[in-house]
Amino acid sequence: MNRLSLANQVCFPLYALSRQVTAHYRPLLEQLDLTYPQYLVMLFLWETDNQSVSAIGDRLLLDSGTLTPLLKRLEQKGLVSRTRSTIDERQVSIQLTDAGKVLREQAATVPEQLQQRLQLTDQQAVNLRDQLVALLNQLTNEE
Amino acid sequence: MNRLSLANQVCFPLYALSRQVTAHYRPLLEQLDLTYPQYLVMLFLWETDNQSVSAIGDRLLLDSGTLTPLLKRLEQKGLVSRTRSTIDERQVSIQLTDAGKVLREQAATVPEQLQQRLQLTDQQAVNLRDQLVALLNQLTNEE
DNA sequence: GTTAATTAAATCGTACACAATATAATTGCA
DNA sequence: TGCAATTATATTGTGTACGATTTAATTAAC
Repeated sequence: MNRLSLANQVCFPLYALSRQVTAHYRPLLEQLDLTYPQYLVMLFLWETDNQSVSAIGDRLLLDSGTLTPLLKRLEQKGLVSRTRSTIDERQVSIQLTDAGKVLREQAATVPEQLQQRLQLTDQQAVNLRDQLVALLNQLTNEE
Repeated sequence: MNRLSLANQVCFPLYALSRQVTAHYRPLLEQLDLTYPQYLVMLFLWETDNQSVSAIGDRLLLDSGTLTPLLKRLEQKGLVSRTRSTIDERQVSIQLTDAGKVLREQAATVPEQLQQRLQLTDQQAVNLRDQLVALLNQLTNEE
């Protein structure tokens, strides 16, 4: 077996599938005026509002170089506010605005719309997710 | 179950894992002076040299907006040459240079080094790959 | 055989990613 | 207390991604 063959890589289908899934989100998220990474930040904030930039980064595995400009764009859209924490002025606290909270309702149907587009059964989706999460945990917890 | 919860998404672990795997490639590819997408293009060319930009794009699911600048960087590194096809002057033919062919030998150990870093058995790697490929085919062949 | 439609790359603009560095605030310790 | 190390975010530079448009070449229809 040729290990350098594109067909024999794990990395390539992972990379390509990730982009294809993002592409399937695009038309759905366009209606919310969100990009896919912005949507992930909103998902996190809808769960746990009032987080620091680094707390968001820890969860999404993104650094300030990515998040700072992204959060500024969400701020410009009026979905979040960014305020320096008074307890620790190094931290910037990200909070949902009313508009940001309202958007959650518009986003409520996105997951099932996507699952339909991907043609996955609940069981398939859960299986794949668990496998990916396990591998992800393995990679991020090892050091 | 809350379908908008980050933990219940398939998309997020897919996106995060893809970036984490790329991060694990980075130190290995640094020694070849390649980025991860550049490495994928080289993998394709090592298999089938002398391809048009769109043929590369069809395989990697990337468009000319991504590939044109990437290929120009590979050209600057002396790994490929870009020449207008004489048969059809709309096409640009990408060919490995001698240096590009030689690089293949240096890259030969990358796949197993990566598999070690990911701590995957052969069986796990093959299983995951097949699952991802199946889903990828489903998404790209449906239209 | 000319023109309209199509195709292949390139270009432009916006938005990530991420390494490296800078800046400012906080903590820890001698 | 005073200052060195650490921490949190911001900034800069490079390299993807990708939609939209442009340009040039080819094909198709008449």
